[in-house]
Amino acid sequence: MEKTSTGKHAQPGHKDGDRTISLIEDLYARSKKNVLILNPDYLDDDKLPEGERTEVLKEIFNRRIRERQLKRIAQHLTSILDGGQPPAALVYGPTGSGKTVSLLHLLSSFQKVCQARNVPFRYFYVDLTSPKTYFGALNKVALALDGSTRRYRKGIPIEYMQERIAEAASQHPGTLCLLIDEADNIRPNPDAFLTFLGKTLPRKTSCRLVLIMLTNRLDWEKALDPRILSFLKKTDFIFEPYDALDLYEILKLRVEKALDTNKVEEGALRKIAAYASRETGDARKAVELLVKAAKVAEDTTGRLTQREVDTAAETLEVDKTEELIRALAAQQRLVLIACYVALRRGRSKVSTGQVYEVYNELCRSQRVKPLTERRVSDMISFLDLYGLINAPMVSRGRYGQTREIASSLRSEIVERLLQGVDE
DNA sequence: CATCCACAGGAAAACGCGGTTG
DNA sequence: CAACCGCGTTTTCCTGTGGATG
Repeated sequence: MEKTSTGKHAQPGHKDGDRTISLIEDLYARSKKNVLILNPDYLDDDKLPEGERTEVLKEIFNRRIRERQLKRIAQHLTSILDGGQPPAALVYGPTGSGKTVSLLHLLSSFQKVCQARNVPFRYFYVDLTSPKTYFGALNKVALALDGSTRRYRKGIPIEYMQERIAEAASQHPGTLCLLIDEADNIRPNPDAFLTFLGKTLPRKTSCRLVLIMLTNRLDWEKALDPRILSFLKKTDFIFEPYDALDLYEILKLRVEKALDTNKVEEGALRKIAAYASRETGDARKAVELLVKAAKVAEDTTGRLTQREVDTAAETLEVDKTEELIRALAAQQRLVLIACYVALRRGRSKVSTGQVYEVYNELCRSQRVKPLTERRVSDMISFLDLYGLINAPMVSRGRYGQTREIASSLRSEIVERLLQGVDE
């Protein structure tokens, strides 16, 4: 076997088959030229090794993002250094506002400070994003505390679990901090879990316990038993969503780490930040958009400009609506299809009655029991609400009042929606 | 001005379905 | 196992609506 993939360009017209070889070389060279993502790991938090991750975090916080919140929480914790015990903390903030990240960063820094001053302090992270039951939550806590990976089997009495947790907690001298992510995620009886953490556990264990709970629901504490609130004696912290400036900084850092910086225009970043802050202020969403835009750029010009951002935002939009459509109930989708079939046949506007006729036909051809016009009319207003159609009410005087249903989707989506539907 | 179209949308009854009880 | 219940969905029935039309 001869090695053909040298770094140099193959000279054309060398041997038979060189055409193909040079074609491949050519394509390869071109894709090399457009390469923009140098280090994809930095665009995906899960893929980053632990050490790198904390490095990145440090840099983020060095840029004075979330400084106010960090300061407040740090202040809240300082009494630990004097051997005090701060009350439980409740941290509110929407998804992607950096609650978890900030707290992890802060606690690890705090731990270092404690180490330097010989104050015994440890923290544990309990992630309740997935599990839901009281038992599952206890399990997570137990796992975090005793460090092993084994799951406690089901069927073990809950008292035993509590016993184990208390035991493990007692192993740690000094202050023990539990960081509970998505603390509102316990389904049947969140009260029991919190009662245990806030009331039972501190009594059973020798160490001082500090609870920090994260949630994205502002009304969470209203759903709680007031008695729990009283013995938690909690302090509130609020993380408001990132604004465009914060997002811009975060994005810039990512770009420096992951992309070829001189192929990225500043305006593009500003645009992404603006998009994301207008939508939700979710940093993850912003990075997601950045990744998408970078990929678009790689496939086309190799530069990341505002245009690439726009197309990326567009495709993201399309993905979102298609996902929405896929998630619709069967009947709702039928009505939606009926709307667009009717629109295709008739003019740019159709009435409820027309849609209902088409819908009936569709039902007959698909052997589905049709619903009443009343119901369909409700669904039309539902679809309107979700922006899948445009259906304002108009009065046509003598000819009654109806909804004037018009399209509000891109033709490509409609095309895909109507695939497999005849006429 | 009254009329009347072609629906909207409220209210209540009926249905369907999983879960519980005697 | 039937009877019953709770709850969301669907049907039935109904009243209301705004302006072109006669």
